[in-house]
Amino acid sequence: MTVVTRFAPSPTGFLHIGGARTALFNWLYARHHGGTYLLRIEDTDRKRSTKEAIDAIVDGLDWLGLSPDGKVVYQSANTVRHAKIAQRLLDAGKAYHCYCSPEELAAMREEARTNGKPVRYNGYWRDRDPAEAPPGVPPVIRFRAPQDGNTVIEDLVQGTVTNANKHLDDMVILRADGTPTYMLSVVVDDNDMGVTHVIRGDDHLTNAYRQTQLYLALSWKPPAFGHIPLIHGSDNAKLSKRHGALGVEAYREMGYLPEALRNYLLRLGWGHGDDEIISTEQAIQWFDLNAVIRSPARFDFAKLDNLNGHYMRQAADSRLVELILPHLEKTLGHRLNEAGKSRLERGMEGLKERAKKTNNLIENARFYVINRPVPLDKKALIVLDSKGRQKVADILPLLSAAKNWEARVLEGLVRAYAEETGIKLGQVAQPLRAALTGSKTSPPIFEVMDVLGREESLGRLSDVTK
RNA sequence: GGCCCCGUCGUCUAGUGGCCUAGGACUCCAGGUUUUCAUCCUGGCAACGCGGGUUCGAGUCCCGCCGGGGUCACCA
Repeated sequence: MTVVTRFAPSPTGFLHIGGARTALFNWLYARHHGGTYLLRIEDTDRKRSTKEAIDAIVDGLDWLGLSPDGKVVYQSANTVRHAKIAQRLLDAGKAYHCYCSPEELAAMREEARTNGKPVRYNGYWRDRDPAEAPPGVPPVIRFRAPQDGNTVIEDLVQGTVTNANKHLDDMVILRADGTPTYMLSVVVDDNDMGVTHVIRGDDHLTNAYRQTQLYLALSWKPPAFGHIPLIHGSDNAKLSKRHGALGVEAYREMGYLPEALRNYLLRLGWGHGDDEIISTEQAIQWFDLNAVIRSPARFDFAKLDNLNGHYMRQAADSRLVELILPHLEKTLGHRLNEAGKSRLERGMEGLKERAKKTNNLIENARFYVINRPVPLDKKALIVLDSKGRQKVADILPLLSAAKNWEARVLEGLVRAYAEETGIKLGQVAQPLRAALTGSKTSPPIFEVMDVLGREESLGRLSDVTK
């Protein structure tokens, strides 16, 4: 049997971090088994579905490298088929019309709640003669669920989970306006798409019972289920915006690399021994549902940052330049010429080691591409007091006389100077750094001079001696 | 409230009855390398929710309690 998985978000919001992980697990599972991974947009609720949300989901998936294998399926395109299936159930006596008004239903729930009874539809129309139907009330179609016995799910993550059928009520499968509800459409679509493995959030576990009943009523083979635990915030509550339930595009904007986010998400709720840094190839090879942790995990930015730092150091310099270029040009207010880009690329090795996110990179790279005179920040100003400026002035002629403008040569010159005058290297390096970069921290100062080039370096140094 | 699920360092996790004096990673702290910062290296703090069983032996199995979460729509 060929494995077919699917990621099925409802386009009512952006692709949030939990959804991204669900997509990842579906993708990984399909890849591991040499199967297919599909995307279905659950837009049966047209009122709440938006084009923007659909785009955000597709783009987010794309960015993460989790694009679907086939064409995107829109659930709303299948409503006729859904209604047909509902009719089939009705004809077979496995569903029935219910004429209860929303108000009646609300009252029913309210009463159950106040009496401390389970909140369920009471089956009022289940066995009632349709002839008693109130005139002019369009009915909904409810599924005639089995009332005895148990529904058992062999969940690939949760193990065997059982629920007594008496706990489940007769759900609405077709609304009064003829549109299908979620419960019906997922079953029909998953069946029609040949989905063999439904991997989704834990919050769907209770739905799985009802969906299984539906499959059985239709004489279809239910898929295998795998319900993965939800991601929680740092206070252990359901993930909300303030703990990182942001759209993946927000992570992108914050300066995270897709491979870092993927690695982080993979390790959140899944483990393979002591392995932490896991490549996509290895993940595909190792991933399976039985190693998914059954308890919810908390989202932790500190670990994501650490992982991101790792992948940044690993990333190609040219790619990083491409990534930060648009942002850099925006803060600069003008386009960068080739010389500027080349400086960035040559300086990137030293730059990327000092940044946790590409956002830090943008700030830290700025000094390489700004025009003289370099603005000095507060700390740089302190370093460049009269004494500091004097040091720069003292070294300036030495540097100007350098035969080759290379880091190693420059370092040799300055070290010799420090030794002769009996001062520590740091005491002269810091004023140079402040003058060259406008800041107290930067990549190694001789590397900076090398990248900046003779003319620019000398210019920046002489700027502070005036 | 009914039903379902979960419970190892602050966080992510390893652990499937003896290899556990509970391991790794992140964070934090202390050192070291270093021209700054960062990287890197060394070391340290830190956990089996509680109570009963079962067993020669329990983090690992069973029961109870406590705690946490999910779900109960003509939303998905």
